[in-house]
Amino acid sequence: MDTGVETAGPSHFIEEIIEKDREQGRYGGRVHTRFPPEPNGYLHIGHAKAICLNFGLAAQYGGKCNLRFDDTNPTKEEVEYVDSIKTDIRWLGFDWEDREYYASDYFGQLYDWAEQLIREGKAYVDDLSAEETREYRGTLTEPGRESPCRNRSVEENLDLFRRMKAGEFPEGSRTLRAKIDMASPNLNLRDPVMYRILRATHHRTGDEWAIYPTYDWAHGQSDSIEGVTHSICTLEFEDHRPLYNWFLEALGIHHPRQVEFARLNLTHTVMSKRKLLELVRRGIVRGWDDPRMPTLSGMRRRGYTPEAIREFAERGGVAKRPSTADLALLEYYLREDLNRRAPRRMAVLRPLKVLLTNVPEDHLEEFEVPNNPEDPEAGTRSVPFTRTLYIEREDFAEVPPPKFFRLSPGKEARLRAAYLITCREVIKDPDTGEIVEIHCEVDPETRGGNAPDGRKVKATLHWVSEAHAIPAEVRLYDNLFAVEDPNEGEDWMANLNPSSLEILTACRVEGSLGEARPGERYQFERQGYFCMDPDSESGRPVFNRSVTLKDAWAKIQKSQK
RNA sequence: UCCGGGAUCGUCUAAUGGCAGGACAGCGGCCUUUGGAGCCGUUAAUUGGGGUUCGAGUCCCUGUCCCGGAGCCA
Repeated sequence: MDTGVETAGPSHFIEEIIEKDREQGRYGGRVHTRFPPEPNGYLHIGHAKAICLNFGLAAQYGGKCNLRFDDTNPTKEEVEYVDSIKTDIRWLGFDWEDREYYASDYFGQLYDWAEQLIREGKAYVDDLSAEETREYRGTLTEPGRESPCRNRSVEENLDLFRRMKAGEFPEGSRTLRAKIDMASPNLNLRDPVMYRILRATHHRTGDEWAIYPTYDWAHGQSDSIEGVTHSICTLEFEDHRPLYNWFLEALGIHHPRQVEFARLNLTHTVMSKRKLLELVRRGIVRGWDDPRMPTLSGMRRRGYTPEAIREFAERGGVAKRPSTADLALLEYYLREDLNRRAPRRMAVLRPLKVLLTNVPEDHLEEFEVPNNPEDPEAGTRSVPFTRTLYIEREDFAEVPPPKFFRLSPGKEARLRAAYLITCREVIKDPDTGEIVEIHCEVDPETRGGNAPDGRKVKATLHWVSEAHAIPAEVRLYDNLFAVEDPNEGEDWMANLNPSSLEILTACRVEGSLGEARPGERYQFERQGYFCMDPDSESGRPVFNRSVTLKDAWAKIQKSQK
């Protein structure tokens, strides 16, 4: 079958399956996928992979991808989640056009099909309680037993089912079950529940329904209604595939192919919605969009770009082997992206005052500094230079450790894009002994940062002019969990990293950052990439550290310990 | 224990009977007005045993280990 779509050949097993289907003319060569989130929580980096896969496959084969909310459980679902999910998918860069669907759109059709199965003797109303149902189901190693209700007449089943729908019975008192095989080694086939009675207000259908379809009964039929060809889901649904197929065959309707792949896990974080919800509810993080969260909204606030996330999701490959990607890989893609496009700025996080003794009190000089050495198109900006500056406290050492080549007494270092300076004096607080200020001498021959005699100065320090700098708050983030796999051990909460957030309130940032807007990303030279937070107020910006720069000095210090 | 999956450098992933390759991480070096970036080099793997074959990560047999499954959750 030639639909005019060219590909470079399959790059993973799902593409292989799709291409084989197309060659055989299955589904008329069509590829139609869907992303089916349940609106019961925020999307996270794991979902990003499913989103990229489903939308990506559709685009690649000239097909479509639907957004379908799997909203069959009104007790857990909320519009807040619907809205956040749509925002996040759009932000990631995908478009479902007018195909925004809800499983709840199909409640009527699903109900009619259920009656059809009842009429054909393939479904029955069961009076067993939840607990009895469990007992009758048997165990992993022993077959189940048939419910006493299993052989009711079609008429009785129809009557009971209609009365379930009419709301005549209390919640949990009856279910509709498919009549399959109580002895099946696959527990999903031991007469799975299709409908349960739930007295809850649904976010879309309100109180119209007293019964709600289960996932198994709703999902495949929804796929079928939408003309989906390849229903891609995660590994835990592998055991459900026979049931997915059973319903579709029993109904004799369009039959999509379910394909399972391994979900993506990340080190140093948790991915289950339940655990993320608990972090939010217990106030361990500030909310779903806390920059330490692996949610897309958290990552967005942290400063992650959609491009970096897509790269991470797509270049990781698609397989069935459960895997956990190293957080370092995600960070690599962010740095790779931001290095190319983030404007550079100077920001002093922990200021140390520097007095330039041979610079006049009223001296003001401007330097043109490139916005991005990687990108000449990014232009330059003007940076003011005066007698009193701030440098980073850690760029000065009264007693330099081995291999430290920054500023120390009698040593020379370069102020980025400005002058070479030599430290002449260290001023300390007489009571505490703390260094409060250092006095340095500028070599006036080195304007721009180069010595006419060609002497080499290894260290280049970032700095800001005291009179021009803006006070700022900077939030430094570290891994939410101290260990690679927080799920190890009996208490995952015990693995939390107690210092995952450090708030710096005395920062001084370059004056040009006064024009920054929330959501904008910058590289603070020599430190990392930062994103302006919505908490910012005029005159007092707040920046989140997205990721550090690679830090060779930190590595040296670590190896010296 | 029953059913369904899975196992390749530390991590992720290629190789579809024909040189086990790439990326990240690590290590070493070059370069550098960001100890950044870039460039170069390098360490490192086929779950065990048996078989088929000129040739096996790939096919067969057998063992081991790991993941998922007993919601009226999805």
